[in-house]
Amino acid sequence: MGKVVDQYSVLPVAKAMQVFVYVASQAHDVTLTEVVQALNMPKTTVFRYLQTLSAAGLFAHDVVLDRYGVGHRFRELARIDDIHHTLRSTADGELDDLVDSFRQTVNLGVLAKHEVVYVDIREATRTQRFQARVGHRHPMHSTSLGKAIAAFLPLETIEQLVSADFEQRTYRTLTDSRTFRRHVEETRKRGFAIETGENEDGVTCIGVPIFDGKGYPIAAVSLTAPDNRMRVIIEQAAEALQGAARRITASLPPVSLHSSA
Amino acid sequence: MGKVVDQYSVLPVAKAMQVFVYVASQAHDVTLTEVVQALNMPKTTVFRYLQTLSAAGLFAHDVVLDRYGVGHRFRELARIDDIHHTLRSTADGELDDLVDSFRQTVNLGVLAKHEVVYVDIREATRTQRFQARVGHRHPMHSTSLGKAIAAFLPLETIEQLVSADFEQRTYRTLTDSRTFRRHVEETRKRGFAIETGENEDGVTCIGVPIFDGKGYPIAAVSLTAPDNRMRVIIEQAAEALQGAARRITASLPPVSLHSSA
DNA sequence: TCACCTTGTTTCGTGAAGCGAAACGCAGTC
DNA sequence: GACTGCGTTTCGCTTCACGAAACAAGGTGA
Repeated sequence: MGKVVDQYSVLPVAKAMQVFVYVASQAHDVTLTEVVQALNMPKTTVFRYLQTLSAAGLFAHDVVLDRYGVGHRFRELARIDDIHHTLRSTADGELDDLVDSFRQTVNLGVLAKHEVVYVDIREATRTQRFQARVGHRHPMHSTSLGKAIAAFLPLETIEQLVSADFEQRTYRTLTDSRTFRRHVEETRKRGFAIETGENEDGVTCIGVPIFDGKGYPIAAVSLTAPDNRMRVIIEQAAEALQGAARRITASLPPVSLHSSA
Repeated sequence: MGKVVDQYSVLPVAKAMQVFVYVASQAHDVTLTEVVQALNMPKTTVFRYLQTLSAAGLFAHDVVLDRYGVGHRFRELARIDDIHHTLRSTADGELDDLVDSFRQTVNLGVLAKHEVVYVDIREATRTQRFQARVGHRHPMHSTSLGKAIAAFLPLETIEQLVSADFEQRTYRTLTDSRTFRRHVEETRKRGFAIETGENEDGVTCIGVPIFDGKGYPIAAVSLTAPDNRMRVIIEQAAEALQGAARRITASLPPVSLHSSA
């Protein structure tokens, strides 16, 4: 038994996690006393933890049988993490290959509430000081990642996007919703998104979407290069990105977080 | 926003769960300040929660990048729950059908550390007052559930079973390891286990194993009936149980918790 | 039917320990 | 080389988590 607390552990949380682990490990819904006996904790304490975890939605309290089990919130998190974890794992090798092939910066981003969040960034050279950091959010309309995803979103979601304000990041950033709609249309036909200096001057990105188990675009991979460099590699790069995106898509679990109506 | 605390909630736990949910929802590993800003909590507080959750193995702390993400313990629990949840969901309908067909008590049990834990129990009639309750543990050697599972366990695991003491529950309970081994052998050939008054006098059970995604016997369904009643239905009952077990097995996710060597 | 036992809920006073402001130190960055 | 941002540590206050014990309720058995 390793110690479950360290210098900074807050005890109520650490002990509640013991309860958490115990309950989630059981095949059946458990009673208060069962947990008390299994973990050798005071009844009142366990009672409060169970209540707290149930209130948080991580547990479900069957009031009829007075039994506690894993709740919807936990299952939801488990699904999300399964998708994200698989996404990152598979993408990891693919991104490596892309960097090896093209010696340019390669990104992985996910769709999060009408924005793109950078999840993985591989900078080919130290001198490339542009680019975001992991966890940063960029608008959909000014990145190839965002445009690649947007192109395959349901129409009504796209309409929500264009109704929002378009932040002007460079002088080339799309600020007109008509132009954005046209770009989206072209992207869908072309199969990959192009963004030329709209997010950062002198830099061109191409992006390809990744779909979840239900065909919903949840992420994208992109390759960023100086304008002049991009011109000569764009064909092969797009091809390579599409291959990577296809393989990543194929690896994802057959579930979705979006009600695919 | 529903309230996340109720009368009995312990605040540190409730707030730590907010951190938990936030971090697990992100596609990328997060930094301390990111959580602080997202949840609007004091830095020190979040820091301690992250440490606590990491110490519990639910989170993983990347000390190089100083980022926190979901940990192995969480993924393990998610897998376990996925299996158990699917097991119970699918079994639910199957157990209903079995009770409808035979008007006898039907059980679902899982293997847990060399014992059988009852997960679901359907008593056909109120007068049947024998039987265990959900969460109770019975020995492998005296129940049809246990024998059904044991019959398909790896040989070395079976040897561990027979080396333990065999509790004598009735005068017919197997106490001899040689007899147990023979029963196991017969069960494997027959395809279902029979237990006649070994766990409770006058009662006969038959059981059929359920396998996880890797072919490891993790659970079993059984039907319990008075000796004389069982004699006339055993053939059809075994057939029906095997059908149910097959369908439940097929529904389980393609993963296992047992290192399938 | 009544008494008993088990299990979950509520109360309550104590003091342990969770809290968070602020200071510190360490990297990266311009 | 100063600066900024971020994670860690300290520290004293006071909150609020704790758990014993009493209470309530449901089920069980005589």
